[in-house]
Amino acid sequence: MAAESPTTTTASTGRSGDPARRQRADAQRNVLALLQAAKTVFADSGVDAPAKEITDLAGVGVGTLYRHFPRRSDLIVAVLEHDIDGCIDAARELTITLEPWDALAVWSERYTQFVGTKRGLAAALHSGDPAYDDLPQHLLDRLEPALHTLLTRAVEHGCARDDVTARDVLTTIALICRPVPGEPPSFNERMTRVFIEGLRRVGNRRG
Amino acid sequence: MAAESPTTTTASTGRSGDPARRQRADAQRNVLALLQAAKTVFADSGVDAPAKEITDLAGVGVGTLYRHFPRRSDLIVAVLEHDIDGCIDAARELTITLEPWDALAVWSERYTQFVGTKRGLAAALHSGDPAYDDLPQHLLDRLEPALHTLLTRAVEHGCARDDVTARDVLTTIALICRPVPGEPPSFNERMTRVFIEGLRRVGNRRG
DNA sequence: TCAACAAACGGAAGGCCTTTCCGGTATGAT
DNA sequence: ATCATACCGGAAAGGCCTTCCGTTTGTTGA
Repeated sequence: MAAESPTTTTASTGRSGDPARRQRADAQRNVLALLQAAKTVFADSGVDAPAKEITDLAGVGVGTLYRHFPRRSDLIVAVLEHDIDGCIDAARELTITLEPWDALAVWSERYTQFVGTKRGLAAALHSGDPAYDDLPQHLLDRLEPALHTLLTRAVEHGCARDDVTARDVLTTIALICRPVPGEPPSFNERMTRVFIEGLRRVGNRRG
Repeated sequence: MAAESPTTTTASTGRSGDPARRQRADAQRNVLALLQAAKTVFADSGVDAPAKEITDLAGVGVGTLYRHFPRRSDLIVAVLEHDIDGCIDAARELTITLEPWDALAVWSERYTQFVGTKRGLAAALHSGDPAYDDLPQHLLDRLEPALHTLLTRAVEHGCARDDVTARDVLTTIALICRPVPGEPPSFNERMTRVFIEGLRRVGNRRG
């Protein structure tokens, strides 16, 4: 949301072909360097790594980082954009290739991997730190429609309970995917699977 | 004097196990004041409230806080001790008053309330901040036996899956119970219920 | 080509918080 | 009453985030 201020200097659209106002060449270079550096640092130290670590790697000053990405969440969103698209595409594909329940389960697994793989992302999603405020909203906005399709289909086929929304599921998986000290990532994946299992509406009408 | 039983809830300097030396009166007073203040502040601003907020309310200096409770987790543990005991007692009671599955479900609900009610506790449990490192371990150590009893019984009666441990459940509920901006606490409770439902071995398929 | 104007740079400064340290003080034993 | 010391309290140090502004650099039009 905050990343969508086209007229101002905020946001970091690396997209070419914005005729109205062109970004200066050095600015473009720096934004790119920052994104690259952030990607590396995020993978290495988590999304809550000190800002200086990123700017040092990118070879720019902190001021430059803050001008292009006023909030930490802007930077994270920009770095993750590609992966988010991947998740959305996967949902579209699974909808047409798998049975309703399986599609739902498999996509959940994929989303779990996405959240779990990005070190510290799950933590940031619910940190309460204002710097990350926009993050959950953005992810939810983009991914909710994708899951909604899968979930609705499963509900209509009677294989998933109908009192849980796509938003509920996305949020909860993000919660479960927080890394736990002393537990491997597989722990989070296992527990997510248990949660998804809890969504299932089995054949038994009784009870 | 000699009758003064182990009121050594001090948990602070008492670690060394030096019972010969008694704590000075002013120290006892301060520890008490700090606990009281912490309880208030935790409820008000969460367990990650600035230290100064607590010391101001207690009317002591920061140094005093850090001497008695070197880590934030020491303070939290001391404040929560009573509630933890309550959870343990509840498990013992439910074991003998309810059916296996119901006991498990009801206790989970209780634990959910415990974690969810303490503002910021769930967050602290998996924050990664070294200040809270001991917290999960301590809670797990104390609560795991309680849940283990309930869970084992449910598994033996064939109404819960056997590939999830008590530790798994405690950890995951703590994860799910993190407050989500924009969602009421009931959200976390609902999602925990879904998760617990995922533990169920449906159909009572024996064997 | 060159000047002039912004856009963009970079890091120093200020703010908030945690944690340590130590001179001074209150306490309790003798 | 005196003394040794456990304890107090806040100043100081260190880390990180964020803002601010003098300076540099790219771009544009003549």
